[in-house]
Amino acid sequence: MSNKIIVGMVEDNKVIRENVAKYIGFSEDVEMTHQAGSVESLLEYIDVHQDYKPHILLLDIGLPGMSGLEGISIIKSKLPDTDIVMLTTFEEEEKILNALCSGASAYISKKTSLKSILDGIRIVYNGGSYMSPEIAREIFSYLVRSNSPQEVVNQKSTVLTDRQNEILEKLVEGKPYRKIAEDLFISVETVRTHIKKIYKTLHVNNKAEAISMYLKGELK
Amino acid sequence: MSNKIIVGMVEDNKVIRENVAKYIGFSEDVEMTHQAGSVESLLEYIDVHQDYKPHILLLDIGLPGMSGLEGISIIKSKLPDTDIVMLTTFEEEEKILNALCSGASAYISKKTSLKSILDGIRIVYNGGSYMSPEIAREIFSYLVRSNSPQEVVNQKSTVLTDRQNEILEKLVEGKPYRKIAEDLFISVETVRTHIKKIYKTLHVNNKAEAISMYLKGELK
DNA sequence: GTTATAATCACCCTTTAGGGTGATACTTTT
DNA sequence: AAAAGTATCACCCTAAAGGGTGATTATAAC
Repeated sequence: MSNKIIVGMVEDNKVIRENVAKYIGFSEDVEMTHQAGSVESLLEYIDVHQDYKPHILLLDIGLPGMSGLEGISIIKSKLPDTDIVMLTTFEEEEKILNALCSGASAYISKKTSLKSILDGIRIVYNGGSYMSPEIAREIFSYLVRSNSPQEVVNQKSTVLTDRQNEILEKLVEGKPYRKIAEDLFISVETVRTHIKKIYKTLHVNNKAEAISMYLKGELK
Repeated sequence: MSNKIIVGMVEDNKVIRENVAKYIGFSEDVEMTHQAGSVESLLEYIDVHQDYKPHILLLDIGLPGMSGLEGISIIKSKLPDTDIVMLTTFEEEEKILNALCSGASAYISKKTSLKSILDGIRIVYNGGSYMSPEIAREIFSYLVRSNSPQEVVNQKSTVLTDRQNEILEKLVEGKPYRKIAEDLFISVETVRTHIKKIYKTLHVNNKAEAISMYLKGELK
């Protein structure tokens, strides 16, 4: 019954570290067993203590030396069963998305209350994921930008001209040059000319790569 | 000073509707001015009351007649300044993503407490977005799947075979059949055979469409 | 033990795509 | 007025892609 949730923490800021540790100490179901000031020192600790397998690892994103972000995959390889919860004051979406893609299970802003950190830990331990509302906002804006098929996208490309984008969109739809030409009331040759320029601008050599760039949202 | 947050609600379940309305009634900064049981009746109400412009509209996803999801874009066109907060008991990710892409600002599970609904309203009103943790979990799993370039993707497609996926991935990378054949140590003819089957399975006729399906995450 | 599916390969053919070069007309910028 | 950029079109050529049919082998399912 009384199996506590074992939590580790990597955070260079001593004040935050001690506050979080102290707060967690008040709870009955969560226990902080080890704290490190850097990814490097955590890895060292893992090597020495082969039996160290925390359920959850709180990981700061902005660490001296190896950043928490860079550390995720390495830590994950050493502690495959440990869920990583990122802690951060920087809520830039690039970093968040990287963390998500690297396998972090949660993302909690240090700006939120200590209680929400504890809540996040419990949720992750029970198989869930947690996002503080501030983070949710970032994810939202990302999703709306990259995942909207039609109208929502009103931000035109800065690299391609309007006409080029128009043609690229039809390329993505799988239309052959002939059909694109018909749609736009221009000659197939002109379509070809546009596409050649698109490829040069995007530094690609074929449809597939152009489509990938387009759909991966690498064009803004 | 005392400008209340005006909230509307579309929800067919009378019990939920009344409970939420009652709870919101207790708060000082939020006011529920109108409730509808369907998107249709809301649209009717909007037509009659041209000055009806709630700050926030709580919208159920599972409505009789037009679903909340289908209603988002229509409502958005009538009430462009209103932020839509989806309410739902079904937390399927497809629906969530559709809502996000259609312009909903928040997504709150009805399973969560009434207080969290109120919290969500306040957050959205202040320009943020809100996601309840249950929803966050779904978004996470989606992001990890669709946005991870390498290893993280371990869940294989159910529609395509492993080999077919392997080939499709190389197609997405823009490799010609010849190169794919070399990579996999098989003949170009075999590559062609695989691709023909992929197209049949996906009901597409060319690379572009297949790549689009792949990158849009329509394959699971 | 037959049926079904997946993976492999081959040959037929047509359509589509891509790379190079060059030209005209219009607009914007300098 | 000259330069730069965009959109339009043409002709050269080769490479790549796509559709159809048919076949072999191994493995999995019934």
